[in-house]
Amino acid sequence: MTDQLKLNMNAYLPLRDVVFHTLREAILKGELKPGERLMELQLAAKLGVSRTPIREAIRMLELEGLAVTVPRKGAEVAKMTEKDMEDVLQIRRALDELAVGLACDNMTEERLAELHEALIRFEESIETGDVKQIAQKDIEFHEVIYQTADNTKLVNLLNNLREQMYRYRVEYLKNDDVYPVLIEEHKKIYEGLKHKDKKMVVELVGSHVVNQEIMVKNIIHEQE
Amino acid sequence: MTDQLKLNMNAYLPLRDVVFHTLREAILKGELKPGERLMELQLAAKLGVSRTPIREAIRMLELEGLAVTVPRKGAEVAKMTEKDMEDVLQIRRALDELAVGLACDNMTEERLAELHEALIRFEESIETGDVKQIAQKDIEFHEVIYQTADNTKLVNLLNNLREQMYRYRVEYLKNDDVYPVLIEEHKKIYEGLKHKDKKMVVELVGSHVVNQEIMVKNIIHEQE
DNA sequence: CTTCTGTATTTTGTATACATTCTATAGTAA
DNA sequence: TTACTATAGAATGTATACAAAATACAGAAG
Repeated sequence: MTDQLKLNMNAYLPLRDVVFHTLREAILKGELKPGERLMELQLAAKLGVSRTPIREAIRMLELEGLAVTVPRKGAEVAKMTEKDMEDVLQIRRALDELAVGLACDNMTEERLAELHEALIRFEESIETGDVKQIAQKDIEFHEVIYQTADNTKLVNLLNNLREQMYRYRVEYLKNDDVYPVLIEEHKKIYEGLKHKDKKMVVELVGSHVVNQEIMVKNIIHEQE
Repeated sequence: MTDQLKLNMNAYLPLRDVVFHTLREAILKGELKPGERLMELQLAAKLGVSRTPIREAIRMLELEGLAVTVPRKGAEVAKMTEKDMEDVLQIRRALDELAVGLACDNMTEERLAELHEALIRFEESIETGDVKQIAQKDIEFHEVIYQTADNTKLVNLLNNLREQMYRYRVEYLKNDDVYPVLIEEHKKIYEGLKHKDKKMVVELVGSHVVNQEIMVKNIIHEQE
């Protein structure tokens, strides 16, 4: 474990939530590595809180799929095999297609403008070369689509699925060959939504996810 | 709150898990009603444990979508509006279609035999008239399909989604008009999988879920 | 009668103590 | 050497104590 863990104190949020967010970020950033044990006393000492909020935060991580616990043995950061990744991406594809289809049905002028904004900001972020920002702007583009789909549970699910592969995603955005492809895909999706061409946007999003799948698999292979 | 809550003690499982399962069942059965507060002390007294396992169980219920908590106010059983139900069923449709499509790809002779067994047992259960058993056998039929899809995360998700509408589902199975329809649909799905007709099974499952949606909506309207 | 305010009570939040289980290791016997 | 056992240490499981916040309610002021 790194010793970089630090609580982003917020007077009002219960400690369990603060701890939860802290650990979650640490896992997503890779500071806590897959398979690494999450020991309550150790974490409690490191974060300067008691075991109680740590335990509750672990319960929460568990159901997010970011931690796995064995009764009376303890918790560890969830590992993700290639098969797991495939499974997640299969689901993501189905749900992303659903989301963009719904978004297509519900699209308004305002939303479309918002989407265009997000598109521009994504392109701009690429010029900065800051991978984290690029990832963020990419997320925001898709977020607009998700919001337009008007299905809260779907949005939550998709955010959770995205989270589960964040580590690999950032890795794959470090390869700047993909930027033109991504921009092109985003543009096409935007155009498709503009013309309410449902069939087209569903296909586009499908291949968008498939592309990601290929990239992420390459990265996993490289890491081995 | 009813006073029927009782722990199904199991020497080995941590109390948090026992409490979690107990509360979950109570919610699904309707013993704990939507909007009802989940007060730690009260539950702890009723179940004869301390607040600690209760709190952890609530954290778990929360991320299953069965409870909602407001910091420093406490938790309550999640309410489900008609919109929520629509949202869930939209997702279920997409994922059920995905699952049956995958199952179609992966179908083997053994699995097919298993599915046939499940089909028969479902038909038999209908003759008993025991709604809970019918619901169970129906679940088991779909479970075979899910297993064949060979995507653990997908199975978990679908189980969770099913759980969220269990209450309404049992209600709608009390209407025995639906039995012939269900049997017919199951048979067709079985036949489709037998002949590896992917397009057909996906359509069938789609309309299967849509039928459920219509039924469940009727029930919600009746209850109001 | 309504609204505000202070207080008592209830409830959640957090820390800590104790119990139980697991794990690693050293030592013994085959 | 290998396998088994005993034991110490460490980790999790559970209960409880205390702190802080929210709530309910009574009484006062308008």
